[in-house]
Amino acid sequence: MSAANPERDADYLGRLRDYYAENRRIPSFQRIAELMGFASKAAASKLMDRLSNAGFFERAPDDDAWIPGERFFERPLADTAVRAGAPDMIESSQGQLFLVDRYLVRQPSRTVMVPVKGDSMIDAGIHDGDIVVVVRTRAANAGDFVVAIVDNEFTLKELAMEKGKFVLKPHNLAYPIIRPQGELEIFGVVTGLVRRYRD
Amino acid sequence: MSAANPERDADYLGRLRDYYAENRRIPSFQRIAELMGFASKAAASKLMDRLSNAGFFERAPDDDAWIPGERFFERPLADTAVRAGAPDMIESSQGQLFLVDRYLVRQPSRTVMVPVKGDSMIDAGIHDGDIVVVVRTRAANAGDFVVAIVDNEFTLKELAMEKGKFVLKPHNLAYPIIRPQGELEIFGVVTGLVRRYRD
DNA sequence: TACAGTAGTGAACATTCGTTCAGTCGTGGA
DNA sequence: TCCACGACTGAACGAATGTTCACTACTGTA
Repeated sequence: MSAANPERDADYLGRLRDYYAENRRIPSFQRIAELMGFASKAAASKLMDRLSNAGFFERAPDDDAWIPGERFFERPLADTAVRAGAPDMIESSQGQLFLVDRYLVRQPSRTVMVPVKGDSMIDAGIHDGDIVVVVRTRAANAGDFVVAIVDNEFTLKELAMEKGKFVLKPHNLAYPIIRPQGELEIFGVVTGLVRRYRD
Repeated sequence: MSAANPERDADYLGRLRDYYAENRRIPSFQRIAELMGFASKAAASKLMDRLSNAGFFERAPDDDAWIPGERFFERPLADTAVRAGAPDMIESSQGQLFLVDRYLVRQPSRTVMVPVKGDSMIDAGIHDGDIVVVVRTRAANAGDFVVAIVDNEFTLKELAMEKGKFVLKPHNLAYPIIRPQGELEIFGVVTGLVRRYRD
């Protein structure tokens, strides 16, 4: 072959990502060789050296096994200005890269994913089956979407102010505004949303 | 030891989770034995049999390596003074980079994130500023949400069938149905959606 | 045209891996 | 008290693992 060839490695990286998505582990050198069509494990070893130098893989702190690096989970982010043309890129030549988890989760230790049930927020584009990203806090402001605890149940509503008191406002005309007597317990504030469409 | 001892296995599972959180991989039998204080690998093997029967681990589809099972990421959430009626929530444990990503992305090498502009799909709960997960493919079915290329621009619409021809249907009454003359170029199919609220 | 740098080859090596199996130990039920 | 069962031991085995090294093939540059 030849001098450094980013395209080829980008293709290899793609296959490793696909393998990882399916098997949730990084294959052995032997299997990498099979995947890529190498005839020797040494080639796989060198490939991993290159990819780890680029930040896609790391060594496990415990033993010397491979684990995914941060960039391993980056996805290409289409620039709307960009025309068709496959975004196969290893170095983000122009297309940006996007980390889903980093985008959604700022404080992992205080973040909880909560599945949405019901359609009381459907007019706000929050559907049954969606998963909302919730940061656990009691400090919420009017206008926030919050997960509150009402009658021992979790409820997702907009926190609103009515006559100086907090109320829970659904985004669906078929549902009534909840005016809690006594104290309103806030579980957390919605900071994101994830939806998966059927495959 | 004695007959089945759930407590002991719960403790073992805890250590395996800790190891996984740190190393992002399931240790070998040898290392499991060290972790748990076993003197033989066979004990580790049997432990994994028990835990996999309980749904905490699975075998990788490819080879016979262990991967985390469904219940592996499940959290007791007993520590947060939870009450009855708690929704089943997924707590993103420390630096769990790949939870959301794994949920949304099945074929990394063919997956692109595309920012949404405009409100032509607002009645389907897709807002301006959302980011959709798109799998690049030309094979789309009627009913899919697709990113198509119309007049050199990306457009997100529902692919629909009208009189035997494909059309692009917005989900907003203010927008017209797009009936492409000639060929309709599909960029990809929407398989997921990500939204972030103010921060 | 010659050279340097890079990707991949092919074989060797010690190490670690998972599996198997006979056997030990302790507890709960009969 | 006895016994069955499940957790764990300890050693053996072949298969798979990562590493090393000399080597070939190719490309871009001087």
